[in-house]
Amino acid sequence: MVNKTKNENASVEERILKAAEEEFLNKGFDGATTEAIARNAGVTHAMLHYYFRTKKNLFEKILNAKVDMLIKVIFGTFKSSGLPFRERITEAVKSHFDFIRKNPELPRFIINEFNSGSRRGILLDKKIWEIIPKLGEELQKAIDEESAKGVANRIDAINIIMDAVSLNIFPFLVLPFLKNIGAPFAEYEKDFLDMRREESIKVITGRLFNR
Amino acid sequence: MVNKTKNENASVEERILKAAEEEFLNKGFDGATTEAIARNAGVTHAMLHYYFRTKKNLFEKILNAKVDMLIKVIFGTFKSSGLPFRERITEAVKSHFDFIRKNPELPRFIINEFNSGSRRGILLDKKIWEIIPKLGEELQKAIDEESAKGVANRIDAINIIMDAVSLNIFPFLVLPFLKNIGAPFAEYEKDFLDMRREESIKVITGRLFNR
DNA sequence: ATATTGTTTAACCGTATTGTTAATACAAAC
DNA sequence: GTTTGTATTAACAATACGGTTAAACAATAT
Repeated sequence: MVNKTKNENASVEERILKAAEEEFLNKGFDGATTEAIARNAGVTHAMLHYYFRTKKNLFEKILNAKVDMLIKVIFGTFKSSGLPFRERITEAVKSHFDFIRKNPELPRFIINEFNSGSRRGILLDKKIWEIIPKLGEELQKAIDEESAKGVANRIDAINIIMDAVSLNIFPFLVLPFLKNIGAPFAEYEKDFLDMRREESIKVITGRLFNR
Repeated sequence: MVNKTKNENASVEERILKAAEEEFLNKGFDGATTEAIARNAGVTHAMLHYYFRTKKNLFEKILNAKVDMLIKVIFGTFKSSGLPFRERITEAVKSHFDFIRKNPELPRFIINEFNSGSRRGILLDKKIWEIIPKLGEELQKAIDEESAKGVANRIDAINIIMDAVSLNIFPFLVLPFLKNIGAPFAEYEKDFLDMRREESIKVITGRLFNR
């Protein structure tokens, strides 16, 4: 029987993790403080250390979770089942965009914590580089088939993937900047993002099929 | 006559600024320490405060300089003189990419320091939002002319600009990540970047002219 | 020469922040 | 009910960091 104490522990742990996630994603490792995390979790900051020992430890838990999300979404991206190629592409771009929309701080977080200056965030290397080539190969095969039929252009899959990711994450990277400089369309965030999602799709399909 | 003291001052100032630039660009405001900056500049950290009073002050000097660079490059981007439209676009994308290549940490720096959490980096707002619409209008006019002639597609200039910026900054954002996960082509950095530059051009021209 | 002004150093201060520890509460196990 | 292991608290320790100060030092002006 899972006893009450265990449950309460789990709940405290979760509250800390939740608070840590928000703090780290918004402020990065350096900007975050364990005190603020503890405060937002509603516990003393000694508790945080009791459960996670060090700030770095806690951070790595969050980072790992986020990288796992990333891996999952990469996996999920391209297996929209029996649709024709063009629709599969469209759906993949769309769902990738929507995923980021639900996790708008994720791109900045990942980009930041893997930058050369920080010596954190190592150790999950392998996992992710097993999967990207898999996606690449699958897409490449599809492209080759379609281009043999004269439907699609002959393009390196890796370029298509990078094009799509570039276009899809960019709006979320610049949004704070646009808001800061008072760009007009930044106020209509939803419209702006919808517009950019459409544009992503148009660019990718245009690149593959010349419209 | 500019005296020796003055020169030495300027030189110390410059050394601090140089060191600060590197530190801030690599580690961001929170990750940077005035002590490390001073050390890398070869001065005591009291000197840093003597010349720049506060960390924030010094940071804003760097940020301002970088935003000025940004403004300059935006201005310079689209006035490639008497070339035909398609070549002007190609040149603009190319030179934008090359600029970032010379300042590979710039995109991350700008994106980061304008994110919601920090209340730094205000004050240069106006400057920059005077110029982007100017570029937008100029490009829009050109697009409209060409599309009237049936040469180019009818597209919102803002989307073209964002497409280009997305595609051009992305390689520099992911490069550290790719290196970290041991992606094969990250080793051949030059080839990778050349490839992505070509792809940017192809995507943009493809979008505007259907190849 | 001396006063003046600006530069540099070394030592120090205050505070924020990470991390520890010792004591206590508390639930379950025997 | 005593023991045992875990959860929680409050107080404290250690350090890193931004910033200050006072005094030494150098350059220039008068």
